Amino acid sequence: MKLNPTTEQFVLHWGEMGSQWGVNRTMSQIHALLYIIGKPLNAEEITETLGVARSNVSTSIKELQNWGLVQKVSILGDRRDHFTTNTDVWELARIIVVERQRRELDPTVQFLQNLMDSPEFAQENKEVQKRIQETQEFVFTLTSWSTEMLKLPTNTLKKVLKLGASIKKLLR
Amino acid sequence: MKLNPTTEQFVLHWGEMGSQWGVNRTMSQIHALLYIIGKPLNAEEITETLGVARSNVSTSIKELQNWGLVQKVSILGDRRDHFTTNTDVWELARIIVVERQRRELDPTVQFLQNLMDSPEFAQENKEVQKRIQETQEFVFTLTSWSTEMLKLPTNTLKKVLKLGASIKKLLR
DNA sequence: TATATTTTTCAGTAAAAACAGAAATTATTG
DNA sequence: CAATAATTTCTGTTTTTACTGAAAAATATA
Repeated sequence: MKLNPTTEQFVLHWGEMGSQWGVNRTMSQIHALLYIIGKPLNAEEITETLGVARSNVSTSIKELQNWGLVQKVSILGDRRDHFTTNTDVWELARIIVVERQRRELDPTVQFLQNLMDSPEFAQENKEVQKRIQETQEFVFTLTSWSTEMLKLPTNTLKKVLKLGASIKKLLR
Repeated sequence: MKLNPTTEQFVLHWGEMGSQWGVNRTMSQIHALLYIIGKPLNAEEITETLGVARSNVSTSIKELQNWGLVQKVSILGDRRDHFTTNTDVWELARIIVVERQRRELDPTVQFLQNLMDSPEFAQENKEVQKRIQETQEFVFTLTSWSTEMLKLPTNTLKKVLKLGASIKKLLR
């Protein structure tokens, strides 16, 4: 499957974006491909389109499935696995946020809490204690907030974001 | 300079966090160190404390300065450069958000706009066109929103975040 | 149940990123 | 303006991560 210039550009750009955010290129590219094509592809098609090894595709897809970003689907009369992703960019964003939170932010909140609970903590400089506590509060506030926000339906979420700073007027 | 267990743990954890988000470990560690110590350190002190090469510190600090996260300060009677970072975690978060936006998100919005403006775009499948446009709108909405939000003073920002999903009630 | 097809695993390799150490440069002091 | 101290640059090395290709495993077909 040969990509048009536009889709190819899109996939390549998304791959680079991924790298900047700690996601490996092949994974990002596969996801971008499934997203932009918008229909299920089998591993062989992905392999050929992206020009990477079949095994690389297998591993990356598995990882994308762990992230909840890609699903296996069956096609009648074809025994090969096919894969899709949600084509709604807002839904994808939700998944990514939830997942990064679960994997990285929640454990960090816990880690900082443990630091504060440990006996050595009391021996630290007061200023240091304060900063650790503020950091914990910060990450906690952030995750609580995003958890709450993600409960909103997409349309409401869009409205809230469009409000931007004028949200301030609504306070008190 | 030998770190207490608590500070050491903090610095190490922050270093790993960085890696997960595409920031190299030494850079994150140096920043965490300056943040948690809360007073200016010279390059030599950082080198010894973290157990990395002097040259590595030099390069990483330069990069942290490019990010606007670390500043050079002078100490009376000491010719060596000293470095500090803001000790307010909210201010740090602002800087990081602004900078990632400037470096990564703004260029992506522009990139997607260019895709849409190019002559090849019209030849694409309508669904593909739609997804590219929606992606562009999504990233644009996100950056516009964060730009707006970052104009708010920290206290207001905290209040807004604490509202969480109950913000919905304020709509209309 | 043997055969073919598809997928996964895994050991080895390649590429990329991070880092160290030496040399060069710049700045400061007596 | 030498001598010293501090910093930066840069090349080569190490470490890490990404990736390939072959073999094994799993799954489906006849």
